[in-house]
Amino acid sequence: MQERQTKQKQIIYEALKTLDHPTATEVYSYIKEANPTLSRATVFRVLGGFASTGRALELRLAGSEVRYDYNVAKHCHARCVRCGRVADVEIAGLPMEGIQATAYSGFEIEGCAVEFYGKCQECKVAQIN
Amino acid sequence: MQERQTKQKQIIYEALKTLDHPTATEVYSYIKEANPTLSRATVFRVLGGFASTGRALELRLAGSEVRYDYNVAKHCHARCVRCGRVADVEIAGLPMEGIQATAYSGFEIEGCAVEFYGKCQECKVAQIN
DNA sequence: GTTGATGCAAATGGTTTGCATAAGG
DNA sequence: CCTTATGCAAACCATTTGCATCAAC
Repeated sequence: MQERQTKQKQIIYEALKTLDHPTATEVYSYIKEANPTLSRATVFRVLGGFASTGRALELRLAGSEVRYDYNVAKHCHARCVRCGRVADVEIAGLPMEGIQATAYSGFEIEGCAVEFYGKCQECKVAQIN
Repeated sequence: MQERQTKQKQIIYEALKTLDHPTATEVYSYIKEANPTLSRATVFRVLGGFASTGRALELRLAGSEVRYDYNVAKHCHARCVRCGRVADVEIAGLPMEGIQATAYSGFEIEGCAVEFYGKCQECKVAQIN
């Protein structure tokens, strides 16, 4: 049950770093031009594997598809309600631990995810309403 | 384009209040026993409608399915990493506005969602690891 | 009566899986 | 060699959609 290094994993990880919070399908599209035989199923399997081994983050924000983030450090995301793109968010002094400590729900809280939503710069400009 | 009151909407809203952060499929299963002709498509359409008119909240936390919450007041959720159930979370003094104000991303932030994750009481007891 | 809502079934689309083959260690 | 990973295609399953019919108002 040991993990093996494969060419495909390297290619997929490179794509993950190059693209901006991509979906599995976006990774696949990006890759398949230069690697026509690399299969869609492999992209899903490898990205899922990255997520479960902690090599990538799996983002399930609003919107239908799962996105992946090679940056596994604790940080927040903003999602554009118009175009769906996801961006990292700089937070000055978000009291993450304080928040967690005060949460009560009968749950043994392990962590939390914060998602902002709004319009990204392009969509702000592109649309009046 | 005016909204009409229908028997189905009432039934679905009752189910939404009765069930705990249910998925559309859970609502459908719950309902179809007493209302065999109410269709699955209607459940999806009506719940989506509730969400877009602000009568319900659409929760897209980790996990594959969309969940709905009749409680539209601003609050947070905790998701059990083992069984997937979702619970409301009491937060003492979460500085939502402060957090939003300090977020920088080029986005025009409209709001934020906080999702906690961990093990629910039952799963804490049921499992050692 | 008008027209938005529903039921049904078929289509969608992201994601997963079974299985034979390929290739890492 | 032994096993895990891949490729391919088919399967899955939540969700959506087209269309004829039904029922609010």
